[in-house]
Amino acid sequence: MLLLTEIEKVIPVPKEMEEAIRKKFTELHCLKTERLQQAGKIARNLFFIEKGLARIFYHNHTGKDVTYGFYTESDFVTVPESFYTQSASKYSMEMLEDGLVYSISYKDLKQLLSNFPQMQHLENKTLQSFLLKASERIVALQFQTASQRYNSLMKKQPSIIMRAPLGAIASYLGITQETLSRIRNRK
Amino acid sequence: MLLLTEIEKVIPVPKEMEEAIRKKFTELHCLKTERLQQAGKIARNLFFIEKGLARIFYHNHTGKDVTYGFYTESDFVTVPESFYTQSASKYSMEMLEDGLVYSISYKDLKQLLSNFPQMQHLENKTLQSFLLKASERIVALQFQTASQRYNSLMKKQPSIIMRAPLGAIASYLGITQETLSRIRNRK
DNA sequence: GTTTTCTTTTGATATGGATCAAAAAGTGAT
DNA sequence: ATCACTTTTTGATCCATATCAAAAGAAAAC
Repeated sequence: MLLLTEIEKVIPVPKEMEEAIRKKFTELHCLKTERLQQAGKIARNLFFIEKGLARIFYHNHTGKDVTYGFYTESDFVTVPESFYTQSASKYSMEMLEDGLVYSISYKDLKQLLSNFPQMQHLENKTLQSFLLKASERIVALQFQTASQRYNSLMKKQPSIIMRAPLGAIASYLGITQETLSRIRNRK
Repeated sequence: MLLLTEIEKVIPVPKEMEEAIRKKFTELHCLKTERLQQAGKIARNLFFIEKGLARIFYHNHTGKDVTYGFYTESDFVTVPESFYTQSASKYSMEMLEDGLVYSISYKDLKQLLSNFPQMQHLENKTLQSFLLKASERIVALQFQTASQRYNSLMKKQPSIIMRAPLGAIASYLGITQETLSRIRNRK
């Protein structure tokens, strides 16, 4: 179980904690295109991807669908600003492949955290890694060209490029499908 | 003291905690252009801006100076990925005005957090607000035009526009000085 | 006040990427 | 296989923004 392995990387997991985790996280078999989060609704759950690929996206002012991020094996995912404040999300989340994810509700997570305070450390780490990724994106979007960003993505998450549809990747990079297609087919 | 007021917004601050906070946070009178953080060094301190304006910036591959973010009254600031992992920072931080900031070292913060575990909540909240801001930046950089981004900044942090030099604002928005100057002087 | 230095503005030109349109390739259902 | 639908590629044109260069304005130093 990847989930436990990942947690153990951050904090020691005694037997009782392991059991509590197994109890609170629900196994979810998901199909491609399945929505794990709807824009306008509160993000009630934190997910962990055991297998598969998901993306968070939103519709911008012109109605175009823009990918905020991709998430895959070993990633925790949620819409943080919705989940942590339990307020409506501006983003949706969908599976891009069939997969297996573990899900825990906000309430259950809070309970787990109060029963096992060491787990706060995990929450912190997760937030930190969200933030780190976000910072990198900002830096990339600020002053790199489209193809530099494409190349970085290819280095950092090559599987995304193989697995996600071109349109979703393009909007993630801040460019149109057409431009991405052209970038691919030269050099 | 703004620092305490801000903390009280998130958690109750009993007398002993207040005293501990006053003891651990050092008052720092800063001059314009002063560096509170150097790229290449570990971010040893978390700062709270009581008065003044600061920015975090980095030098990109072409050697150009790019503003990552602006921070002003009531803001906590540090280079999170350096501070939380105590590893070398890619970013520098400088004051853009004379000001007053409170500073706490990583070690002292950890100690404060273990003496007053409720403060973990504060750390979490701070991380969340860093993340929220970062998400908004990404969305803006992904698919808004330069002048849309300028207008949003004007709405959200009008004081930045009055107080920061144009070059620093331009790179923050992901555009050149010249373009920003032109955006300003039309419409 | 004059000189030096830094910051902002203005101008001319070049270019990366958007947009619109349509063809080609791929995927799925019947 | 065939038809309908989705995704990707290719082409032509246009525009926002970069780049390079230099003038104008403001702030700091003498």
